[in-house]
Amino acid sequence: MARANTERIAKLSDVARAAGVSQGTVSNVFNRPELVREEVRKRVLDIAAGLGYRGPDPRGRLLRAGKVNAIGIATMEPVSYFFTDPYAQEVMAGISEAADAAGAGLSLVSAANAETLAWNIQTAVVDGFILFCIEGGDELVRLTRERQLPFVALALGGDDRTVSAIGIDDAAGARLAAEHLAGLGHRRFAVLSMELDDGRHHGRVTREDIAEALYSSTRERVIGYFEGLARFGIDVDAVPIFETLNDEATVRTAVDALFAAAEPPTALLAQSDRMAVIAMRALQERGLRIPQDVSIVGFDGTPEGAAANPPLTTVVQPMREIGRAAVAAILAPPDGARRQLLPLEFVIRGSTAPPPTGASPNASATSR
Amino acid sequence: MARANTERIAKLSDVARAAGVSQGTVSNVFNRPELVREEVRKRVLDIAAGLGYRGPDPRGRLLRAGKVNAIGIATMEPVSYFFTDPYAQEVMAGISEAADAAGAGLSLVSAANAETLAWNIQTAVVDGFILFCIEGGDELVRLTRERQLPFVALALGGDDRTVSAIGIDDAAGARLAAEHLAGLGHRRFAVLSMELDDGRHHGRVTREDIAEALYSSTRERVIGYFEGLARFGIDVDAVPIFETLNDEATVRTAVDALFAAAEPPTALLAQSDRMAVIAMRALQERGLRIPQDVSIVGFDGTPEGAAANPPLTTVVQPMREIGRAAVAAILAPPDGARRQLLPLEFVIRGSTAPPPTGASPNASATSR
DNA sequence: CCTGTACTTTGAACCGATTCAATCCTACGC
DNA sequence: GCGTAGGATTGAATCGGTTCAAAGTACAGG
Repeated sequence: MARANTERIAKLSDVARAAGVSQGTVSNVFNRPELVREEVRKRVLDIAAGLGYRGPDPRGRLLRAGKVNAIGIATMEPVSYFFTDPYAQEVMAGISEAADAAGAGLSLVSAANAETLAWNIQTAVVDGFILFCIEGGDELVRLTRERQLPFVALALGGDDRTVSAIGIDDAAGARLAAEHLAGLGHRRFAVLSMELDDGRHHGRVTREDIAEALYSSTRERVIGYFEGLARFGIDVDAVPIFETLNDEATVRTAVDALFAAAEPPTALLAQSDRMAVIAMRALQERGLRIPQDVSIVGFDGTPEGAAANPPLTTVVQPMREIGRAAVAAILAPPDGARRQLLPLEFVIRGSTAPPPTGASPNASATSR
Repeated sequence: MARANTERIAKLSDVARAAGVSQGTVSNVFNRPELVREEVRKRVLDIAAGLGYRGPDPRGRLLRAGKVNAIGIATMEPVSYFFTDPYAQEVMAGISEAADAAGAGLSLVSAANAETLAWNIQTAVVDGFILFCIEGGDELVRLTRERQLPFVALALGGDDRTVSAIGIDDAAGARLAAEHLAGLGHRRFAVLSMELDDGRHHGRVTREDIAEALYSSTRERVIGYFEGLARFGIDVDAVPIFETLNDEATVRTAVDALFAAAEPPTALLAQSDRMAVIAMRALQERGLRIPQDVSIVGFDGTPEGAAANPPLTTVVQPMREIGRAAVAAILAPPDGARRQLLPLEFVIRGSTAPPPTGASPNASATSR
């Protein structure tokens, strides 16, 4: 009656002793029952039940067995990033489908600060890692490398041939977006960029800042935009670039600054759909019509963008595919490091149109 | 040179031997360096590096330490459910915030079939479980109980006082929705319900089907709707109920059936925001205006609903709160089982208005 | 020169299972 | 009655660490 909380949960050896058989037999009863004689099996099971033993503790098994059957997903963003960012959601959906099919579990690894993250990566019980290198990719790779488990990086920039990575050709996608807009006749552009690095910059940034940007997706996309624009003879040095944090506040600030100017842009190049959607709302609140007054193209191809009003023209990444490929890379790691570039697609929807006529009084009137 | 793949990774005892110290000391070097003399620590670290040893393997540590520092999140839906369903996303965001703050990791546990799920729950390396009992809640609870770890159920119906659960008062919320609509003057209603049980039903269902529904949220919400409507003297037996799978196809089918009738409803009671949003789109495609022609109220309070056009009037659940409370329940399990009912809120936005005038030629004209 | 104090290290016992070679039975063929 | 094939059990080693009481060490104080 005196429920002493000293009563530990029974373990395999307790059952063995109580049943008068060896540990090995009890282990077999639970894992390979066909090896144990019917009668013994039943007795062991009964005794186990009586002792409140529900089967082998996974911790013990793990130690012996090696394979954990779980994939760690790591990032330097807070964990909630996986559930709130549309890009992450889609990639995760792809990852979970593949993991499900392979019968593997998923472990989310993240942390408020770098120190905790290091610890979490070090101690995660997984067979491999998928890294979301949205931010601080190199650091993340360094940390994970220590762990000596297979891993693959998503959206990792740079050209480190020693790490496996899956991604897209950011510059090529961006070029498509810029050419589409310039082809429509736009001449006054602005770029809404993602973060350049760990929050050193803010608001308007220069082309040099971009060239030195730590985060390569950001850098590559701007480079792509400018390549595309340059082909149409547009003076890219005059194109303002605003760094945002991909959130409501900073995007609005950027839009406000941009449209307070004497000659606001007629076309916006947004580095993510999320940004584009926020910008569209901000613009509409200012009484501007999209696409009649301002055109905007996003990047990513999230459902959010497709459902926006108007539906967003955007560069769509094969997000689900990326997720699936990542899982495959962990479950059957290739021999050496391998970089995969998945194809992307440019989807024209309702957020882009030719610029308003007579909207460029002093446009440099480059032919066409 | 001959890279024999026999070369196992060095372990703690190898390092100890090579460094000529005890295992305990090496362990301390990595876990409580302040206890080890500078000089020794350095030497051990050097040797470890030489051997390619990166620190203690979590599997070994686990066994000894007990605490895993991870929470399992389980459901009978496919894993991708966590990343694609707006309700789950919000709750998960709450869970991750709380887990992050507590430095705990998250492990997603799910599976295609029940058997695999059982195994996954049995072998997940976690300190406790949070159960999403969207579907098959009782089965999930049964499976988890075996594991003898703290767990808390979300959205669990029934009144099993032996399991900890966190939820809302479904019936009360539904009543609010019904009363709002009836108060506005609507007299012709229809209910879009979630699944009653494991896909036995489909399309239109009867009130008796509901009374026997396995999934209690579904049942409770209908009961709440009817209570609310009854207070306004509305004949609830004449209100059609359509079961949907909370997806595009089944919701559209239901809407089609409903609005093909001679006297289509002027007000829709949807059991989830997702459904409501899909229904709104379907209705708008039919040329019906919301809320002028048809009013609709959702359930949940997801961002999706708030961002819809028009913004959805809905019963909002404190989803983030639910997530946080669940984590708290696992990290500091209460002594006995405990049921928590969190408060909900009714938010009136743009999807509801009085019914179109003259729209109810043969309405039963109940006063008011 | 002896003691007491404060650090460092060591040893050995666990943690909870899995594994597999070796042993033990049984029944069967001859 | 005997050798033996084969299935059922057992024992003991292992997996990779953590922990903590006890043993060492060094040094200041008496």
